[in-house]
Amino acid sequence: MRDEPSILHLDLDAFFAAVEQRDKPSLRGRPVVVGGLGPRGVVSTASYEARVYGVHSAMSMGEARRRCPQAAFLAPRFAAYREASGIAMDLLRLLSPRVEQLSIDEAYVDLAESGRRPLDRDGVAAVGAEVKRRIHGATGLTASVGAGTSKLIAKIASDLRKPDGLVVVPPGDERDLLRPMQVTRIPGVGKATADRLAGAGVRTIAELERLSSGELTGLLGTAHGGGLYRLARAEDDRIVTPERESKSISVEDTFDRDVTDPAFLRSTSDRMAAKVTERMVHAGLAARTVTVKVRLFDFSTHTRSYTLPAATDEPSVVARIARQLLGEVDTSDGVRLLGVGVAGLVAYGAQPELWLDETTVADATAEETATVPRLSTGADVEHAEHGHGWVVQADAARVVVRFETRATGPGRTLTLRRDDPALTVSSALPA
DNA sequence: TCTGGGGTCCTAGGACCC
DNA sequence: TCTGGGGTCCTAGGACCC
Repeated sequence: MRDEPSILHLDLDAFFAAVEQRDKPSLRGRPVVVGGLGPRGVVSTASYEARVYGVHSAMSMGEARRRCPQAAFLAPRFAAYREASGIAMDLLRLLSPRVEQLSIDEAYVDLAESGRRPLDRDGVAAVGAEVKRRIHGATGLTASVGAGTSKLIAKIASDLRKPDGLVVVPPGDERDLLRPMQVTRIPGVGKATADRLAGAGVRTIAELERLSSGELTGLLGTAHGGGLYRLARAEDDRIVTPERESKSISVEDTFDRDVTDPAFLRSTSDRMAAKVTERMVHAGLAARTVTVKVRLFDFSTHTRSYTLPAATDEPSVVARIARQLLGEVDTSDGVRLLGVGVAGLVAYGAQPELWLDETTVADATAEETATVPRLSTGADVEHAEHGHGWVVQADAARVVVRFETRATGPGRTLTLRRDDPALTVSSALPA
């Protein structure tokens, strides 16, 4: 462990919702909920205004609507989020090449690896404040930053003063900071672990410290127990790892209603296999293991996997195996979710020739019919006369659009015919 | 209108090899 | 012809994160 608070953790605040409020001025200061709009959707991100009503991530959309009916409920626009995220991550990389991106809105930076900067508490605070300012300037978004002598402390610190926070934990203060906290503040301690610990009378990190290493591994297993024993004492020497190779690629879909039709399941499996293979090939990878995931009507989840003797990047091979694996699960009472994934990824090129003869599967591509432009709430649209807007509401015949952009301020709302020839779903981001 | 989608890591049992 | 231990690979399930 180091003696300077040179590990920084950054978290973009209420990320998806914040991007929506940035791009839709009429929603600024109002509750916004981004998530799946279908009958089985869940909340991805709630704006702080919506959190006041108890709306939070992973909550069902139905529950969110009950708690905060006046919120704007929007479908996610991943292209916009990826763009903002990329800008923020690039700014972090200017601080140090050692940036580990944890997700679209979170990253660690190891400042000790960069060209010498003052790394005392004030120096780190200045770096944090400056990068927050640059990110806000470039994306219009706020971030919360934490810094400390380890990943654990940096991450916990960034969580202390959200949103728009900046907390540097001075070396030596780590254990005093942790002790009063609930064990669930430690990343990796979720409900199952918390319940087990509660069974042993442990709720705070101070109480966790009192368990011996043996007691913890007995309770939680070697890896998790041993890891927690150390984290409870702020012992954390995990390094910031810039690029990590991906280990698996998968696609899954929860159906609006449970599916029993085996033919539909098979064709969905084919389509997913094609999609997964396409992403894999695009990344220059091939896979040895194919996995099918099936969630049944009763929410029980089953996986079946098969490992090839050599890696493949053939969509037909992946599709055939996926179909076969799907056939091993009893789907007759209804399927809620189907997924297809690949693992055992290797860089394409070095792998030996395929062993399996290539049987043609039912033509998956033929089923990719012309897609009807999706007009989900929140989607970007372009109108020849009125310019850029977003979908407030849509039905089969009409669509309500508010015309505004990040730069215009709140705009006016118009109701248009859905088949208005001047109306297109825009692919580009608003200027 | 209960419970998304894309990941990572761990465990436990069995097969198989030396 | 009774009983090995270690190591690796594979499979299924589960916890957890954002």
